[in-house]
Amino acid sequence: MPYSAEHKARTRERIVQSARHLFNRLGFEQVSIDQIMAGAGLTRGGFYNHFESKEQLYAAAVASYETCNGFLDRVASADPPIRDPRKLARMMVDLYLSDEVLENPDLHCPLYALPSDVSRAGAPSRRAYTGLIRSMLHIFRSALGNARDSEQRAQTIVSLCVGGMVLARTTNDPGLRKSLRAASRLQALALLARDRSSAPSSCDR
Amino acid sequence: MPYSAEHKARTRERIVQSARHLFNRLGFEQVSIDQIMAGAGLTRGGFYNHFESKEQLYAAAVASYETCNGFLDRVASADPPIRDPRKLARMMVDLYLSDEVLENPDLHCPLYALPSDVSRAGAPSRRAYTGLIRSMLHIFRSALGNARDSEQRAQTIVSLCVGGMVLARTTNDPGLRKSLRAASRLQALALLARDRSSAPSSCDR
DNA sequence: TGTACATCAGTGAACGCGCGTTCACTGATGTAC
DNA sequence: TGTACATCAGTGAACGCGCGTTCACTGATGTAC
Repeated sequence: MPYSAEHKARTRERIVQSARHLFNRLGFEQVSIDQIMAGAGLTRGGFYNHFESKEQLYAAAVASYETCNGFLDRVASADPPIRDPRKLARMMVDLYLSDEVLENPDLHCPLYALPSDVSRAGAPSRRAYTGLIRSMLHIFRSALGNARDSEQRAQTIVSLCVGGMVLARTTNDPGLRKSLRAASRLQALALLARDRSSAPSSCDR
Repeated sequence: MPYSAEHKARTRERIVQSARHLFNRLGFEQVSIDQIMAGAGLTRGGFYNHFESKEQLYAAAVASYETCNGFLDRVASADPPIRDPRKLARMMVDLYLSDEVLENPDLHCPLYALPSDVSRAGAPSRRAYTGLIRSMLHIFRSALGNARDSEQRAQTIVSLCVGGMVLARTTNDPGLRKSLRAASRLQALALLARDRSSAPSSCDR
């Protein structure tokens, strides 16, 4: 049995990482298998030793964000470690809507980088994307405790984060690129800060 | 001068409409010029009598939503006509996040239908997309009067509308498809309903 | 009014390129003896 | 320990298809006389 199983697994992982970066930046159609393999230091032909099709790799690339150096790892690995879930959620919002993340979609979250691609893709890709939504919801729900409406607030925050980034990334007006994210950020932080037990309707009339 | 200028203009308009429907549903790459021309009742070859390239048509298709039977026309053409800009804005939110719009992206707004496509497209397409953002902002700003923070609130509402739809369209979980939009809708309506003169921070602490 | 003509919107075949996928191969590695 | 071997990860040429674009053409229409 030449080449260890780990060798193959590591190669596969390199391909997935290369794919995620390229897909996030350029989209499914615009990236060729050649480019992906080159990004992993390999050549075209070997691809089908690891994946059945480009579409299958796409789903794997979207899913890979859960376990790679995403926000969670990054925020969670702060020193000293952050234990308070509300503080963690606030940092998450700040980071998600930051300039750095906007400018480097390849390194970051597929949720804002390729929604319209995925919406036309097959079931596995959409399932992977849904998994990412759930992870993000989970972070905010934890921060909101078990208030009656914490699920609803978490969903609102996710919509704000993704909506703000998607719009900022698409427009070419520098002012809007900034202010759309700033507005989303303020509202998201407000939703996190509001007293845990109060329903939003109590304030919103 | 055979064929009137209006004849050519009408044909061009048919091509743009066909393109917008197909692009919204399937994305830039997935739609061929053949399909677009067939959708307009024409054949491939004539395309270049009207447009210089597929990319140029794309920008025209995105821009066309401003002047076609979009939300504005639809809401504004209610009988009796709606004069109150706040009521109009509320209807806009309801309509934007509705099931009907989610299920028929070809008929509706490019903002939620093809953000990641446009974010990788050329300047004309991004300019057209930015124009749509501005129209939508305008509707909400009008509803919010000249409160100090009405621009910021309008931007938050647009993020919520687009974010909620983008996520709903991409996930394949029926529960999330409903609840993400419901949550966005509630928050957007809350932002519209809040007293015009009160800053959000007064409530959000 | 009727007819010949010029224009150009629209047709459909053809070109050329890129890319996903296949395939015969090569050569690095672990194993059996 | 050393050597022959089997395996299979990785290579790169080739295939085939689809699509954006071009081009020579056709024929419907408005105009000049």
